[in-house]
Amino acid sequence: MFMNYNLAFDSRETDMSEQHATPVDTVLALVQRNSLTRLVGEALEKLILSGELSPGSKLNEAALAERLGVSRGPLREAFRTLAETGLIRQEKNRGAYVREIELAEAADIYDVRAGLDATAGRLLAGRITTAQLALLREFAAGMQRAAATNDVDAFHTLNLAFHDRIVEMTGNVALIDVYRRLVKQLALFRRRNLLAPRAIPHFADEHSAIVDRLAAGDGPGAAEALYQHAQGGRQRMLRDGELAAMPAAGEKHA
Amino acid sequence: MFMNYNLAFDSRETDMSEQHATPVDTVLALVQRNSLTRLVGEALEKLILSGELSPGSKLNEAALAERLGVSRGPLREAFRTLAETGLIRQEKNRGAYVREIELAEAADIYDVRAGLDATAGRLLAGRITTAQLALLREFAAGMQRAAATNDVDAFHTLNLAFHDRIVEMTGNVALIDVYRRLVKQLALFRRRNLLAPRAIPHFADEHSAIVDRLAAGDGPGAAEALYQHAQGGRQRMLRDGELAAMPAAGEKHA
DNA sequence: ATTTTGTAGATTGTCAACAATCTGCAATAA
DNA sequence: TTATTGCAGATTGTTGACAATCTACAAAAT
Repeated sequence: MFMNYNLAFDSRETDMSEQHATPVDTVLALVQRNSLTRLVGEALEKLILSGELSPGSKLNEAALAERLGVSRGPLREAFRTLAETGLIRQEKNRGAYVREIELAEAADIYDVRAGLDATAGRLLAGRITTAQLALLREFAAGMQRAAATNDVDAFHTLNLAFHDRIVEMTGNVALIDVYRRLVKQLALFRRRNLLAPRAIPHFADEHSAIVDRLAAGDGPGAAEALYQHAQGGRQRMLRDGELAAMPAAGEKHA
Repeated sequence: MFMNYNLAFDSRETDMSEQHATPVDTVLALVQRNSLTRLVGEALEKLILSGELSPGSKLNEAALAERLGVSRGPLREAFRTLAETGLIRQEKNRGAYVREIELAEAADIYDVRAGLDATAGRLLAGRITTAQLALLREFAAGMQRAAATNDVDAFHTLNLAFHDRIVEMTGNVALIDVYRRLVKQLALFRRRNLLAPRAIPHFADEHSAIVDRLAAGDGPGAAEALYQHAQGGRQRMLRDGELAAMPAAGEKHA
C-alpha cells in the first residue's frame, strides 16, 4: 500500500549521504518516522525558500495537493505550521499566500537577530571547546579565502553556516529554534542578495575578531562584536533597499 | 445555520468590555472573522496556560473535539499551531501532549528571554514617548505598592504586564512575537510560582531603575539593566529548582 | 514463572464529499 | 456611462468515514 507521494518535485534529491540504502528502506523509514504533514511542510518550505514559490504567490489548496500527491487535509495542517513559522500568511476564506517581507519589517527582524547573535556569543564564550573553536576558525579562514577571490556565493554560504554554528554550539534549543525561524524569514527578503563584493573583506575580518573573542572566553566582547556585526548587515540592507526603492523624500524609520 | 460550538468551558467570559452587544452580533462577528481553527487554538491555549490541561496531559482528539463541539479537522490544525508555538508536543501515531518543560530547559528559555529584554530596552530607549514613560512609571509605582503590601499576586501580574509592555512599545512585531512565545512557554513551568515575598522589593527597585534608563534615552544602560534583571529571575528560578549547577551567563551585556 | 505471540479495542492518519464563502462577469437600472 | 444586483464557477471550511497504527491484555510456548 505505498501511495505515490510526490513530495520532491525535481530529480536532485535532498541528501545524497544515504544514497546506498535501498529505495524501500528510505521510503519506508521516511514515511514511518515523519508524518505526511511534516513531509509536506518540509517540501513547501523548500519550495518557498528556494524561491520557486515567490513571495505573494497564492497557494491553492487543491492544486498544491494534487501536485504533491496528497489530499487537502495534511496540506492544510502543513499550512498552519508554515503560518506559525512566518513563511506564509493565511486569510479566512481567502487562502494562503507566501509571506511578503518589506524593508522595514526585515530591518526589525534584523534587530532581533542581532540581539540573538549577541546572546549566543555571550553564552558560548564561557563554554566553547577547542574543537568547536577550530571549526569556527576554519569557517573564518574559508571566508577570508572567498573574500580574496571575490567568490560572493561561497562567502554567502559560509557566512550563513558560520552564524548558524555559533548559535547551534550554545546547545540552547530555544535559542536555536528562534534564530533559525528568523533566518528563514529573512531569506524571504531577497533583495539583500546584492552582497557588495567590496564589503566582503570587512565582514571577513569581523568574523575573525568574533572568533578571537570567543577563544578568549570574553562573553561581553563576543556579544558586542556579534551585535555590531549584525547591525552592520542591517545597515547595509537598509542602504541597498532604499537605493532600490528610491523614495522621493527620506523614509520614516523610527 | 449556527452550530453549537462550545469553545468556552466555564461561565466566566474572556472579555466583558463588549458585553452589551447582542449575542448574535458577538457570535456572528466571532465566527465570521476568526476561523474555527483559530478559536479552537485560543481555547486550547487558555486551557493549557490556565493549568486546566496540565503539562504531560494527553490530548485525545475525539474527546477534545466533542468537548469543544467541533470535528477533528480544525482541532488537528489547531494542534499544529500549538506545536509550533511550543505548547504541545506531537508524536506520530501517538498523539499530542501538553509540553513538559524541565528546569534546564526553562533556564535556557530564560537566557533567550533575557537577551530579548535587553534588545527591547536598547531599541525602546531611543524612541520612547513621554506617554509611554508615564505608563511604565505607573506600572513601576503599582509594583512598589504591591511590594509594600506583600501582594504577591498583584506584583506577579504587574510584572508580566510591565515587561510585555516594554517589548510591545518597541513596535517591533518580530520581537513581540518571539517574546510572547517564550513567555507562554515559561508559563508552562509552574514551579516558579514560589515568588519569594522578600525578593519582591528588590525587583521593584530594579523596575524603577529600568524606567530611569529608558527615560534617559540610555539604550545600552536600559539593555544592561533589563538583562541583569532577567538573569536575576533566572537565578532565582534555578535556586528554587535546587539545581544551581547551571552556570550563570556573562555579566555584561553589549 | 517468564517471554512471546496474537487478537480486540482505541486512537491517529488520510481522504473525499458537502457546505459556506468569495470572485468575476454579465445583466439590469439609474 | 456608471453603479448595482445577481448568478455561476472556483476556492476554502468543515465534517464524517475509512485505513493504518498503536496499546493492552490474554493465551500460548519455553
